[in-house]
This record gives sequence, C-alpha cells and structure tokens, in this order.
Amino acid sequence: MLNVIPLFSNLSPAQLDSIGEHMTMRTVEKGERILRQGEVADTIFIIIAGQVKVYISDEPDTHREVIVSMLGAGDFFGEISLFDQEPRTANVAALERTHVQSLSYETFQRVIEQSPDIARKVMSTMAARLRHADRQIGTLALMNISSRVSRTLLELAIMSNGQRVVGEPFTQKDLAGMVGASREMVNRTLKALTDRGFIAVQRKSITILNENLPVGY
Amino acid sequence: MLNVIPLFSNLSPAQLDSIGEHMTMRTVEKGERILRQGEVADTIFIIIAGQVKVYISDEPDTHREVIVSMLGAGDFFGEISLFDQEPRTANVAALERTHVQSLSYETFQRVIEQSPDIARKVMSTMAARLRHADRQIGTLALMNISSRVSRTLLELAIMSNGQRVVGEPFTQKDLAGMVGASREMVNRTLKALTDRGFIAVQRKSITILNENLPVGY
DNA sequence: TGTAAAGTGTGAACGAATTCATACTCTCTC
DNA sequence: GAGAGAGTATGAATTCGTTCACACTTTACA
Repeated sequence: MLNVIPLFSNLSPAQLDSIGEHMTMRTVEKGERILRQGEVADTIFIIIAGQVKVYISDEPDTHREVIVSMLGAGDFFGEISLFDQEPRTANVAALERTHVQSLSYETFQRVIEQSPDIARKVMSTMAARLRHADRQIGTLALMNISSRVSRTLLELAIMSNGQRVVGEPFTQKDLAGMVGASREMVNRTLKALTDRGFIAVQRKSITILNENLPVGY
Repeated sequence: MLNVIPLFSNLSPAQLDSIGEHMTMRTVEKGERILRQGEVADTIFIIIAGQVKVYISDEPDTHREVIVSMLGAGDFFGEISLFDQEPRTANVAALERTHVQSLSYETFQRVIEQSPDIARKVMSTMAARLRHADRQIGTLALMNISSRVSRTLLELAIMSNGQRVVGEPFTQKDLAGMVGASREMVNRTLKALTDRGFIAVQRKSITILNENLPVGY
C-alpha cells in the first residue's frame, strides 16, 4: 500500500516497512471532518484514496468558510502543526468517502532525517502551498468578485479534449467559499460570464470558451 | 559574518567557509525593491541587517498592495521560487537601508542536503509562513475591516514595560495594506477604537489599553 | 418513485467600504 | 525657518457586495 504513495516512492522496501508499522489507516465518510481548526495535535495525514477540502471557517459560527485547497490521492496535509506544535490552522473535511494514513510527529521527523528526497518533496509542496496562498491573499485583498471568480475558474480548469473544463464536485456555494463571496454573487457573475460568451455552464461542469476571462484588479 | 546567521548557526566553520564563497553581499537603500513579483529567478536572500516588507501588488497598476509580512535580520526570503523555478509570488522592498546575502539555487540545495538541521529550519519557517498565510486568508475573506485592524494590531504588538505596544515603522497606509483596506477606513477604525478606550494612538506608536479588542467574524 | 433536501436563479433593500474632495499637521531638508 | 511632501482627519457621494425573500429545478434516498 505505502509504496504507491508518491511521497514515499524513493524509499527502500525496508524503509517502507519501518514506516508502515507506525501508521494508522482511517476511513472517513463524506462530509466528515478529519481535522479541526484550533485543535492541538501533531499528526500528519496522507490521502490514499478520496478527496478532501481544506478550509478556514469562522468558528464557532461555522456558517461561513473559505476553501484554501482541495486535495486528492497522494497528497498530504496537517504538516504545519508538525513543526511548531501550535493549533491547526484550518479544517479538513472529506468530500467523498476517503482513506487516510496518519503518521505521528516522531515518525515523520525520522523519515525526513533518513531521506533527503522526502525532505525535499515536503519542502516543494510547502513552497507550492505558499505560492498558492500568496496568490489567494492578493486576490482576496485586491480584486473584485467577478475577477476572483474568473481567476479561480482558470485555476481549476483542466484540458479535456481541446477545451478547458472545470468539472465536478463543487457547487456555487463551494465556489463562493473559494473566492470569499456570497453564493448569490457567484451566481450572478457566472450568468454575466455566460451572457458575454466567456463560459458555458452545463450540469456539473463549466467550459471555458474564451481564455481571456476578465481578470483584473 | 555568516556565523551570526541563525539559519546557519549549526554549521561547522568549514561548511560556513564553503557557503561563504558562493554568496554575494548586496546593500539596498530604503524604498528600493530587492525582488519583483512575476520575475523569473531562483535566488534566496538572507537579511544581515535592516528590515524589508513582503507585499503583493496589483501590477502593473501598483497603487494598491497587501503586505504579507515584515522581515528583519536573520530572516530569509525568496525560497518559494527555489523549489519550482516559477516566477516570484511577491515583491520585497527595503523599509530602511538593508544588507542582504544572496545564495544561488545550487548552493542552497547543497546546503540543505549537507545539513538536516538547516533543512528542518527551512521547513519550520515555511510552516510558520503557511500558518500566517492561512490566518490572513481567513481574515480577508471572513472578517470586516474593523476586526481585521484589531487582529493585526494584536499580532503586531509587543510587550513593552507591561503594556502591549505597536511601534514604529508603519503608517496608516501600511496598516491599510496589511488588512486589505483603504487608508481612510483604517483611520476611522483607529478613531473608533480610541473613542471606545481600546487603544491610545501616539505619534509613531499605538498602545493597546484593553486586550479584548473587538475581533469577531 | 415520490418527497424532502440540496442546489440554482433573480429581484429588491440594505449596508459596508471605497472614492473623492479638501483641510489640517507634522517633519524633513535646503 | 520656509516650503514641500508625507501623513492624518473627516464629510459626502457612490459603488459593490451582502442579505433577505421567494420560486424553481435537480438530486438523493426512504
């Protein structure tokens, strides 16, 4: 099982075994929270299968949230608290039935020390997350809603037979969460973009018809 | 010189020498930009003396910006591009005359491989930055301006003979940049907080009179 | 397969924050 | 120590986005 995890792909079978002993497998159902903002803990999780969202909420109110990222098989999360033993900065909830492996602080530290390769991968991932976070901060502070929606669509889109398509599992509410806006405003923006011929909204997916979505500050 | 850098404090004299050869010292004047958002580069910088701000701007307009962090002696920056060779995510400008050492991609990679200690420090720092970024994202997306100002003041405050004081080098414009708001709005918030007895504004510093600044979502 | 729950669409009222305009104060330096 | 430039203060108009309200549509599952 472990040898399929990209993070561990360079480890020897012996090393994999030694890590495996210290891991715990857990299955979480759709909607269930794996990790709660503000909680004190120092476990790192690796997704074996499934998908999760990482989001910040206005606890204890809980009715508003910003999605920081969506993660899938092979990704890990929970690494921040590992380094400073401070409370978790965000929530993580399963978007579908998801299987995760959890690793303790000590084990992870050992793994990192044993393998510079893994250390580098962890650093690369954190760098990518910082990059994304910086973008999100700039977007939230400087752009209007319409531009935020456009930029987010472009970021989420993947090529699918010649067209950029944003597919599946998110609703207007999710999109609203990602751009820090109300659901209604996202709806109106989507309609405006459709009317102007930039996108086409199908059930369950959005196709980008024109690359030059109006993104500006 | 190098042996004063916290990041390198665990290196042997021989290691320090070998790094030193590959570093370049540079002095930047107040207001000068060291690093420009969007630029392709992969150098990492270490601050020897001085202070800088890391900020995201709405290039090419440039009249609006969000400050992501302030860094001082011993801190490093520019690490993100090191791992993915992508353009810089933010600008860095000197707030006062500042001395920086720059390190190339190759050298830094070598240093990390040679010293797990440094690798761990870099990871810790990135974790702390991610933590801070997550907070900022939550703040920007979920809080009103008044709460953002309050939270930022609390974050910036340091104990100074029994009182929490936010000192020096920032103007209302800077504060506005940090919270992603207009300067005028910051001014009004500061006045409101003063009127309600939470803070006292002196020239060049703000004293927090009551810990319980109105921070909420 | 029918019914509840979740998601979408849209108008109208309201509110928060920006922008604009202008006056005042400090501080730096020539 | 006069004048310019940076920073602060505050009102008024305007804009952008939220909130509320409600109708309609799709999906899930009992």
